[in-house]
Amino acid sequence: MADEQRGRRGSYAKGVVKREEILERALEVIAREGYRGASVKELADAVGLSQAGLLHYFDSKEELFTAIVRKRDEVDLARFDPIDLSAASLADVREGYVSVVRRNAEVPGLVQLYSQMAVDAADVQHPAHGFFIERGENLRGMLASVIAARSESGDITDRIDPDALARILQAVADGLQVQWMLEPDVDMAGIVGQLFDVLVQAVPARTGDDRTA
Amino acid sequence: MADEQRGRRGSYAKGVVKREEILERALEVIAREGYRGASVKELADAVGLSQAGLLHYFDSKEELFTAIVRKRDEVDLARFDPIDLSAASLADVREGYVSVVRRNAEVPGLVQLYSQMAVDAADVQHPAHGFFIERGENLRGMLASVIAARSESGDITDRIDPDALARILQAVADGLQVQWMLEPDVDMAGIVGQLFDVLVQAVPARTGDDRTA
DNA sequence: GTCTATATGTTGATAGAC
DNA sequence: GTCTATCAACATATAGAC
Repeated sequence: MADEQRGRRGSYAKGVVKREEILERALEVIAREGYRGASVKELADAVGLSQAGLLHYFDSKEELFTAIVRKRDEVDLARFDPIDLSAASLADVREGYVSVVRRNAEVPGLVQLYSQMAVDAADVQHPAHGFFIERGENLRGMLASVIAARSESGDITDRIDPDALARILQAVADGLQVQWMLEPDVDMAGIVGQLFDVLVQAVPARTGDDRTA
Repeated sequence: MADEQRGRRGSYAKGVVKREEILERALEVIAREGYRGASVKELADAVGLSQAGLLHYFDSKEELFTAIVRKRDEVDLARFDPIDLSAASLADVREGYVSVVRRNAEVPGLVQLYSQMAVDAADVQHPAHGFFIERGENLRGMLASVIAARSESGDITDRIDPDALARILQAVADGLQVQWMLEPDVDMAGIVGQLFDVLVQAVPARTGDDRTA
């Protein structure tokens, strides 16, 4: 795990620290100013380095952006770290799912970066290929484990197997992002909330309004 | 409508015909050999023209690829032309939806092209921006109109409004494509079929096996 | 209408000074 | 570790011959 996060060079001490700083800064900038297939130079300017200076820490442009996406996930996951999945209620899962989507609507640039990278990473040669596969597996694994447990107790529809259900929840979130990039008025969180309530037969009391605005 | 399909130059007679020929040929090649952000030259070679010769028919690379995506839709829609939407049963809609997804699994290159373009077209400046907005509206309009009619008669869940439901069906299809590009084993048609059956409360007799393989 | 040739621009990557 | 300078490798778009 740690190995994958190191570049060829910045493997020790200060190098690693600086690297992380760069990635954090890059995420801020992209979140704020958007990402449209930015060049290394553009990003370098944004984080306060020359193009060569930035590439000192990464082997290539693709590796650089792969590291950024990785870092994004790392940051996002840290927010959910405290949650114990095995003890999570369905309402917890619902709230987690919806809140992630809601939060995405606040960082257009990151949504754009993610969508772009996800498509590019379809190429087996792309450095982020393996990452996106693993990421999907982890994401769906979290969903499916909770779903499967509740499914046995009859809380959840048994007309879709947990794996397919997890794929659907992932797909809806991803697909709505594309619709939302095209039309920012789309209420992603509200829609995924509705879907969750229908797929999960037992309707829990709504904890609040899902909508962003 | 016709205007949008004409380039600056090839506006008349033979030019238009040749243009359409180019687009059809491009679709074949992309469907067969894939698309990875291909350059104009690559496509030109594939369709048997020089780069300049190809750009003779289109104002720019972006316009060219926008025309290709447009053409793809045109071809696809023609296959469903005979269907009268106002008379369509729920089973018809289900079958149409599932079969489109099933067919996509046979043309990886086109899926890749579509996904890539959809992300790029998020940019308001992109020539395909308006096209993708319209396309989404049309697609969801078809779904929503049938759904709304059935919803009143109680065939469909009323816990999701027709618009949201249509967005969900669109999003799942798009999102699954990304998963499928990453992992070609994903059974897109099977999954969307299951989803449809759950969202539409009255389970129609399955007309057959949705799976591709 | 199609080609060859080329203008013009950008990119990612590297070499080498400091 | 970071910069400046430079490179080769494309890309798209256009000019002009045929």
